[in-house]
Amino acid sequence: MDNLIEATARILVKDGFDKASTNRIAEVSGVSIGSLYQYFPSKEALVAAVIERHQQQIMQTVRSTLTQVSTQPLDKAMRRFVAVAVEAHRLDPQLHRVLAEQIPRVGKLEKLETFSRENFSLFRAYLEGARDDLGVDDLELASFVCVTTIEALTHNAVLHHSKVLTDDRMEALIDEAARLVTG
Amino acid sequence: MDNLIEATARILVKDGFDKASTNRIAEVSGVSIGSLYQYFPSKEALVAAVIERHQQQIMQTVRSTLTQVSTQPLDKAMRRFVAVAVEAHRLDPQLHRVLAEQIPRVGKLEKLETFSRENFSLFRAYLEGARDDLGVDDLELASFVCVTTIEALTHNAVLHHSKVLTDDRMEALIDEAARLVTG
Amino acid sequence: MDNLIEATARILVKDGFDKASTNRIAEVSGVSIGSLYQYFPSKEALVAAVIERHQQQIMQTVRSTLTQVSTQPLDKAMRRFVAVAVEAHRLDPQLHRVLAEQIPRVGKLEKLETFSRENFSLFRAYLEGARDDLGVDDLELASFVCVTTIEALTHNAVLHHSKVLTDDRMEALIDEAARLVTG
Amino acid sequence: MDNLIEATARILVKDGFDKASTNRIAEVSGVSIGSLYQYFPSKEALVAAVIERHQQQIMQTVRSTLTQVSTQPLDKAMRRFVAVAVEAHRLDPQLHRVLAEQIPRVGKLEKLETFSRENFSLFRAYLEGARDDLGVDDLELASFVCVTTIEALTHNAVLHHSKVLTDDRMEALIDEAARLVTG
DNA sequence: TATGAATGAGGATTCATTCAT
DNA sequence: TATGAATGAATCCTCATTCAT
Repeated sequence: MDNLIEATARILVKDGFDKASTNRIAEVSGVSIGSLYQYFPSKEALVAAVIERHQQQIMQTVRSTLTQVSTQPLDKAMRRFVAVAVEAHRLDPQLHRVLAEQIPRVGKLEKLETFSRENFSLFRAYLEGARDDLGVDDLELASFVCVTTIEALTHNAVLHHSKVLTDDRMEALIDEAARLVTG
Repeated sequence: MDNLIEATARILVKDGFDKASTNRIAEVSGVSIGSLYQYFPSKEALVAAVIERHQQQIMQTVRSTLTQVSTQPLDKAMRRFVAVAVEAHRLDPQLHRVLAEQIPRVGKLEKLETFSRENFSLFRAYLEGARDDLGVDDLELASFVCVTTIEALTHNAVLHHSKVLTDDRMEALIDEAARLVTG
Repeated sequence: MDNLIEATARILVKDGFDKASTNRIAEVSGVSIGSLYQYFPSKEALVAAVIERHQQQIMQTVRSTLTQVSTQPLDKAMRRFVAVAVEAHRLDPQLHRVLAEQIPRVGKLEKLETFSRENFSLFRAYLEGARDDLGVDDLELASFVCVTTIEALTHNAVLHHSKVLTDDRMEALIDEAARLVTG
Repeated sequence: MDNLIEATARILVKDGFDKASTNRIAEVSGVSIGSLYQYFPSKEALVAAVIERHQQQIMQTVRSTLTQVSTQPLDKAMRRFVAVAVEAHRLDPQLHRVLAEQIPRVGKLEKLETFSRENFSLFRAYLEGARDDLGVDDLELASFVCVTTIEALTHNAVLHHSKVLTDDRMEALIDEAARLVTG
C-alpha cells in the first residue's frame, strides 16, 4: 500500500497527472495491476491517498510548531505562522506543486477545501484571542487576507523563485510577510 | 481560427480540460477536424492560443489603466494596482480559473511565466520611479511580495469566495490590500 | 457498417457472446477499433444491430408469406403458420440460437419482446377473424398456447434435433403441429 | 461445498451470470477463494453443479409423481404430465430462468441434453405402454412433439407471463395443454 | 486442509492525429 | 483549401486462477 502511494507521488512529480497511468504506477511500485486495484478501488482513490498523506505530514508540522503561538504577542506569532508555512512548503515542494496545480480535477476538492479550512480556522482562532490588540472589526476578512497572503508568498517563493531567492532574502521575505500581515 | 479559440475557451469552461477533445472542439466551432489541424498543429497549440488571447485581454486592461499611475503618489497608485488586478480577474473568471488550474499540465508554463514577468516588470518600474518615497533597499523582493500578494488576494477573492465576499467587503479588501502593500 | 454487423454475427455464432470482444470484431471485419466505435457507440449497440437485422429478415419472410392467410380456412391457415415458423428458423439457425440463448443479458429484452409481440398480434388477429369457426372464448389464452407451441416445436426441431428429424418426419411434424393447434 | 452451490445459485438469481464472479461467490458463501478452488476446479464446474442440483430436484419431483401414471388412462396421464411440468418449473422459477438463459454459454449443453433426454424417455416409456390406445405409428415423433409442447408451454407460462396468467387461466391452460397433447 | 494476497491477460472505450479525396 | 473517415496506441479496470504460508 505504501509503495503504491509512494510510487504514485514520484510519478506525479516526474511526469504529471496525465502520464500517471495506473499500469505505470503498478509497474514502478513493483506490484501487479491487480494488486493495485485490491488496495485502491480507482485511480482517483490512489491520488486521494497521496493528497491525504501529504496533508497529514503538513498538518503534523503545523500543529507541532503552533501549539505555543496562542500565548505569544502579535508580531512573534506572525513570524511563527509564516515560518511554519515555509516549512510546510518545503516538505516536498515538487509534490506540493503537482497537487496544487493538477489535482482539482479529481473531484477531491473537498479534501483540499477541508484542509485549507483547517488552516484558516487555526489562524482565525489566534486572531480571536488577540482581538483586543488588533483594532479590527472584520475578523473573517482579516483572516482571509492574511492566510491567502502567507500561503501565496510562501508558495510562490518556494516553487517559482527558489533559485532567485537566496537564504538571506528568504529571511527578509519572512520578515516582510510578517510585517505586512501584522499591519 | 477565432471560432476555434472561442470554442475551445467555451468548452474548457463548461466541461473542463479532459472533456475538451479536439473532435469536440471542431464540432462546436463548426469546423472540420481536418481544418482544425490546419490552423493548429496540436491540441496543445490550441490551448496555448486560448491562454495567449486571455492574457492579451488582461494586459490590454492593465496597460490602459496603468499609464497614469507613474505620476501618482504611492497610496493612490497602490489602490489602482489592486483595482486593476480585480478588473483583470473579472474579465472572464471562469476561464481564468480553468486556465490557472489546468494549464500547467500543458507544459506551457513559460507562457504563464512570461506573463507574470510582464506584470512584475510593470510594477517594478513604478517602484523604481518612486524609490525615494519608499525607504526600501531590495526592490526585487518588494516587487515580488507586492505582486504575489495582490495577485493571490484578487484571485482567491474572485474565484473561491465570490459568494462570501459582499461588495462592501470587496471594497474593504481592496483598501486592505492596498494598505498592506503600501506598508 | 455492414461488415461490422456481419462479422459480429459470425463471431457470435462461432465463439459465443463472451468471446466476441469488440477488438476481435474489428479485426475480423477488417476495420480499426476506432472506426467500430464511430459507427456503434457500444458493444451493446452492435449486438442490437445484429438482432435487429435478423429480425428484419424474419419479419420479411413472415409478412410476405402471411398476406393471404386471413382468407383461408382454419386448417390451411395453421399449416401456413407452422410452415412460416419453420422457414423463419431456417434463415440462419445458428445465429438464431445464439441470439435466443445468450442475448437476454444485453438489456435488449425489449427488442425481443416487441418482436414476439408482433408475431403474437399477427396470429391473434387471424384468430379474431376466424372466431366463429373456433368455439373458443379466451382468445388471449388460445393465441398464447398456439404461438408458444409452434415456436417451441419449430425451434427445437430445427436447432436441437436437426439430425434426428428426416425430411419426412419434418413434414409429419408440420402436419402434427398444425393438427395440434387446430384442435 | 453445499454453501458454495447455494451461494452461486443465489448470486446467479440476484445479479446474473456476469456479476457472479468466483471471488464474490466465495465471499458470500463464507469460504475463502482458495477453498472454492479446492472443491471446484473452475467456475464452470461450479455452475455445472448448480445446474445438476436443480435438475436433481426437478427429477425427484417428476419421478415421485409419475410412478402411478403408467396404469392410468391416457387423458388422466396427460393431465398429470402437464401438472408435473408446472410443478417442476415452480420449484425455483427464477433460478430456472437464469439457468435456461445463461447456461448454454457455459458449454454444459450436454447436461441439459441428458436431462431432457431423461424426461423424453420417461414420457416415451409411457406412450410405449399405451401404444394400443393411441393409433400412432411414429412414437419418437409423438414424444418429441408432446414433451416439447408441454415444456414450452409451462416454461413460458411460469416465466414470462406469470402476471398475465391468473390461476383460473392456469387451470385452463393445463386443460388445454393436456387436450392438445392428447389429440 | 484453509487462506487470501498476488497475478496479468484481456476487455471496453477514448481521442489526438493523419491523409486520401 | 476543406473535409471527415480511419487509425491504433493507450487508458482504466475486472476476474478467473495460483501458490506460498
